[in-house]
Amino acid sequence: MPAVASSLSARVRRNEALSEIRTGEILTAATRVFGRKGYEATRAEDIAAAAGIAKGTLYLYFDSKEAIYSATVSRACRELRAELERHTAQVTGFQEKLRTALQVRLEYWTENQSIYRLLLTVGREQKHRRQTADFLRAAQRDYKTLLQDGVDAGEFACDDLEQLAWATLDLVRGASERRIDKLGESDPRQDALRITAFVLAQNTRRPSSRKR
Amino acid sequence: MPAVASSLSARVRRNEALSEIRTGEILTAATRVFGRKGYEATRAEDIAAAAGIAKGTLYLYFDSKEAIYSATVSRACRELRAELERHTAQVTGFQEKLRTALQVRLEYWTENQSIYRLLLTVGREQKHRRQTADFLRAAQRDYKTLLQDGVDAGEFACDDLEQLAWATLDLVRGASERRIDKLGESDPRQDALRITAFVLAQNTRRPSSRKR
Amino acid sequence: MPAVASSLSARVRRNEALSEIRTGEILTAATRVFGRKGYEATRAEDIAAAAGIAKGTLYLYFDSKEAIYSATVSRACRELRAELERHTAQVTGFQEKLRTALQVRLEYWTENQSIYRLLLTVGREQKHRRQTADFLRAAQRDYKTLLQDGVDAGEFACDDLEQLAWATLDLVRGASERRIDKLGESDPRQDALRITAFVLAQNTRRPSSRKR
Amino acid sequence: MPAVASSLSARVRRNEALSEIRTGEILTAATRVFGRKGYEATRAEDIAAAAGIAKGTLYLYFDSKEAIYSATVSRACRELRAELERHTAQVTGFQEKLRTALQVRLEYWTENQSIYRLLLTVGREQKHRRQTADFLRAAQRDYKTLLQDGVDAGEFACDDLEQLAWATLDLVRGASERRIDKLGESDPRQDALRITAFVLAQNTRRPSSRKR
DNA sequence: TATGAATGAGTTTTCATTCAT
DNA sequence: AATGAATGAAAACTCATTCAT
Repeated sequence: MPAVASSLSARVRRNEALSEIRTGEILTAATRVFGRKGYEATRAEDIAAAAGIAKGTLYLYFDSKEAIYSATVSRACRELRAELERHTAQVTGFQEKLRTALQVRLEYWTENQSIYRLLLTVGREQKHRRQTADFLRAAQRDYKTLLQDGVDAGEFACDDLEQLAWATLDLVRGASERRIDKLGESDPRQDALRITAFVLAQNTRRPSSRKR
Repeated sequence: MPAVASSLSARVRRNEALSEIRTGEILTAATRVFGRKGYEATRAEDIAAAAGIAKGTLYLYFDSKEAIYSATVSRACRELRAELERHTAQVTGFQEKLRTALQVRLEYWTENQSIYRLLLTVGREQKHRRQTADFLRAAQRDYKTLLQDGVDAGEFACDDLEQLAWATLDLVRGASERRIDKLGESDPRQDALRITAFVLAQNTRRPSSRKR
Repeated sequence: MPAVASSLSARVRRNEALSEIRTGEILTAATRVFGRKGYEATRAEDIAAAAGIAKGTLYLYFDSKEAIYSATVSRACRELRAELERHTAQVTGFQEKLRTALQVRLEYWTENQSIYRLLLTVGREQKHRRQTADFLRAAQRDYKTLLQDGVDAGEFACDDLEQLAWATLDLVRGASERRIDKLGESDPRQDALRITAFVLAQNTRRPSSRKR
Repeated sequence: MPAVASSLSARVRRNEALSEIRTGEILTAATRVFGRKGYEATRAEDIAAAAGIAKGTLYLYFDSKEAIYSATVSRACRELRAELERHTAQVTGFQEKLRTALQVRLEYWTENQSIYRLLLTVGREQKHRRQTADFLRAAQRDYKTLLQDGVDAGEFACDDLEQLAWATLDLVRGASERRIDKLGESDPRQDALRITAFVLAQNTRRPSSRKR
């Protein structure tokens, strides 16, 4: 009976879709709560409440609080990456590309402070450290690639791109944290300009070459 | 009977000294454990075990786990400050002063990774955030003062010392964390030189002025 | 879909009823255990065990051991009051009313020795003293009202009803305690008669007035 | 060497005397503290502090907190008994003897509220109950003996001295507690008169006999 | 599938008792 | 004998996880 089989599989597909939606809702709630309270101080029930479901339901979608945390971090990383790619795709020119990459990340953190905290503050406890380290390394690699493109295009020179990429990341983190902790009053755009200037100041390429 | 009185007060003094030593031992143990596991994940008993005493003994010296944490942070701050003052006192010259300040801090963190974690990673959980923010602001102020001295001495110029001081702190934090997380292989000395170069590259004072 | 709505509210109602039952079971268990061991010597787990539930379950229904104690006392007071009202409603005549009030209370304590201990023995510890004092004052007021009714009806006279009411309460307490402590062998009925006689012996109204 | 032996035994005797004094100081302190806070809420250290000695010293004189409590109660009983005998010895006449006995006890409780609480409030927890019961029975026996003396002297009659003695005790307890709990404002003397009147009102001996 | 009541292991803290000085 | 620092068993309370409905 193909009809039945097909109807079954349709139902299965539909259920899978629903399940994915529910999973997403839980992760969104978890991001908010973990970001606000930290991993240990967050109770499973807090996440459930924030997601508008019952405590027990969490365990239909995840094995443990730990698993929810892991999935939350993974999704946040994927999301940020997508956001970055979406915005930097159409931009051209080294300097502009750099500024845009910085600004997008700074804006992303400004709008998603929970995710920032989740990745870079909460996640610093012993058992989540590797996940965070991986995330940082990926960000640094991005900046390094960007700088390398500048070098390849003859618009930039620096004898230690590796370190400059890390430094760039450090400045982004610092600016983001100060905004979150309300320790300054600049906006993401200003910060991006400042950090761009800072990076460009490390250019060892003789400016004279620009003359004709 | 002065002999008795003096012997009594001698005993009292000795006990007070022992008590201070014990307090210090607990704080040292607490720094290690909090630094490794974070505040929430650290059990009072872990600290006791690390200090080689029984659980109950902790409470002879501190009122609560929270109080132990607070005291641990305070002591770490005092210690770092003393270290900084001890090393920078004899150095002269803006550039050399900057490099020394950076190197001392980088070395201190390298040798006291637990304290770094305690102050800048662990302490970022909700209820300890203010303590950490205060600590960061103090560090930034130090760098700003140092830069201002350079400006006053006519050796440096920059239109936003505030932001440059923050940036310097960001770079120190980044370098320290990477060493702790084993994400690079530079040593504190190299890092200090690199960060000094970064900062000096922001100098807007015309080098030509030095001629003549 | 009214069916669903009604079924939902039915479930809610059912759960609330179950919750009330559970609360009652805990209070019953608590009365027994507090009465036997006293407040301090009773561990939360004892109450849970007596109620046939787990330690943690207590805290789904009450905020603290202290709260359980308070609720236990309140319920006991309400219960005794209801019992008294139920039995004395239909009785008429001063002497008969007095005897009935005494007997009901004596029987209640005989059948609810835990509650007696809870209210009048356990509750005498420092921090629960006020609750007990209030309870005693209420009982004394009841007896005073009863005696005043006798005076108003011209069947009794006494120049200090206040003190006589307290004395009546003292005798009831004494008789109850001796029964609980097995220090005598009278039954509540005999005790009630005896105390009634005792009180009536304080009558200062000339019996001669009854003549004619 | 008898001299040595005698000097040794003298020292032993002296030490025993000192030890007894110290024991007494501890019991005095313990009475105060137990009476104020109850058995469970009293910490060994509270007693030591009240006695002006160190915590550990308690255990040179007593085996446990429990033992201190027991000894405290025993001593209080002995003390009260001595007080009663001292005051009632010289009084003659049934009515006067009764009044004196009551007044002495009421005054004793007024001046020694801690001991009252210790014996009749604190001591009502499970494990101390027998001690309290014994104490109450002894008091009742005293009153019964006193009343029997009145009967033997032809000054009083009552068909149930046993119960009347208990009732007397109940009234004394009630009056004492109200004074301690500040629930009334009579003084011991008034209370003694009132209770005496109460008791005498139970006299079944024909008053006509008093006529000549 | 969803629920939320129930569980009990695990956490902080207290305090009677011990014991080295 | 006296001390008081140290101990660790025990208590109140929390919360991740399970499971009957």
